[in-house]
Amino acid sequence: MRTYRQYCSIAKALDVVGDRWTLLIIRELLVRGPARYTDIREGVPGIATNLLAERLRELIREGLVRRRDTPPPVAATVFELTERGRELEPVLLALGRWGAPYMYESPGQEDQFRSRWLAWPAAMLLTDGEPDAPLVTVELSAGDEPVVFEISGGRIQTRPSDGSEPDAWLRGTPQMLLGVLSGRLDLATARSEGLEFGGDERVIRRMQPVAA
Amino acid sequence: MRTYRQYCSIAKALDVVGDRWTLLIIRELLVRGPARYTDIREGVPGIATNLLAERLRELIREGLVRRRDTPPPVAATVFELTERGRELEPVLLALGRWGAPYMYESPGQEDQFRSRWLAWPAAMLLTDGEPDAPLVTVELSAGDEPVVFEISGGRIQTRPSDGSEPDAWLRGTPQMLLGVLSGRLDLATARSEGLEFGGDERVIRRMQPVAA
DNA sequence: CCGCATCCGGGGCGATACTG
DNA sequence: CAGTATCGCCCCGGATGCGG
Repeated sequence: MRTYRQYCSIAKALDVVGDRWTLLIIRELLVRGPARYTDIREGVPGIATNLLAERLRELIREGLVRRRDTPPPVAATVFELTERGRELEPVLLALGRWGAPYMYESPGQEDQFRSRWLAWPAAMLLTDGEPDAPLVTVELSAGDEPVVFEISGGRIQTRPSDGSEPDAWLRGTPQMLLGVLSGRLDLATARSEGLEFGGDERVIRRMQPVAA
Repeated sequence: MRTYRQYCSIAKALDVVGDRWTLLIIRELLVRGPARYTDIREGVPGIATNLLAERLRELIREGLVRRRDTPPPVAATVFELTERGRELEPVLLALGRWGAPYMYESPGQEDQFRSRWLAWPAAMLLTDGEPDAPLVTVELSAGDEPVVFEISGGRIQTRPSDGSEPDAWLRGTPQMLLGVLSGRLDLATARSEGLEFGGDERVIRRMQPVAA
């Protein structure tokens, strides 16, 4: 990107991450952790492959991303955020919070969706209502690759599903899942509108909104 | 801007404010308040006039900016942020905080600078060390149009200079002012390195860093 | 397959000139 | 003062190729 040539920290930040697609690549590396090139592409649908390669090169040069070859027998190259890259988390959370109202409008006809996008910020806005209870898991899916909430010790974190049986699971349209996770829709209402869920319902209720 | 076509609040936010120059226009309207077209241009140096016009049109259409004709005898048209536009403040603060390290490197050869850019975030990171003392003002300038800090009641706010005599003033290079306001440089050291200041020195010391 | 590089058409951007 | 108009150019988008 052409620099803005302004001695202002906002302009300097945008000189580095203001390019098209750049912040979405950072988002993907934040929610996924270390990821292969192909997995980043899957998580940033719509990006042209040459742009992804070029952006990653710039991000590495700027010190926000590191390229690492995993040792045998796995033998794959992964990209991961450096500490400096992870420091963009507050920026992405602020952006996502500002953009949330647009999510309550129905999604565009051809909008892509990944459960990960929803689960990651949700996990940061929810809290474990029973911090002393044992660890439980809730699986979330909208037809794509499922994500798992791990709930324990007062905290909620997300990780990819490993295929094992969760203590509870939710499945429905993206808006339905958003409604439930944001607390704007209670389970009974959501079920009547098409949400499917199973397992221990109390486990789901253990996820509480943290604050306004 | 082409939409990203992703049902993700970060992508939706970038659909609206991800275009080149857009966030810098928002910054300018945030630090200045209602401003005329020409003043925005001065505050966003480097932008082409057709782009400024187009961005303002989009921002109005998206409901972030309002265009208003001031009543006679002033007779000018001003642009100002709507409530929705002002809600981007946390995003810009987060971005500016992340970009701050780039400011400690020396500015680019042709970097433009406005004292306003520095004073606005500084005011939010500083606090009034003597909340019960009467209102005092500190004028800040780096050769451009000065900005005034108003310090009273525990708070620090910025406003344009109205030409009246401040209780204290600071003048120096952008980096020098940054060093003093960020607390990385004390007044004596800064003076020996070229900072000029006058008036009541205790007034300047009344500005305290609020936290890490 | 994975991780790109190359090619090419279109449109957003940048700079300048011009105008009610 | 508050914008249009115009015109290159380069970035972006989409497709394809290709070595490891």
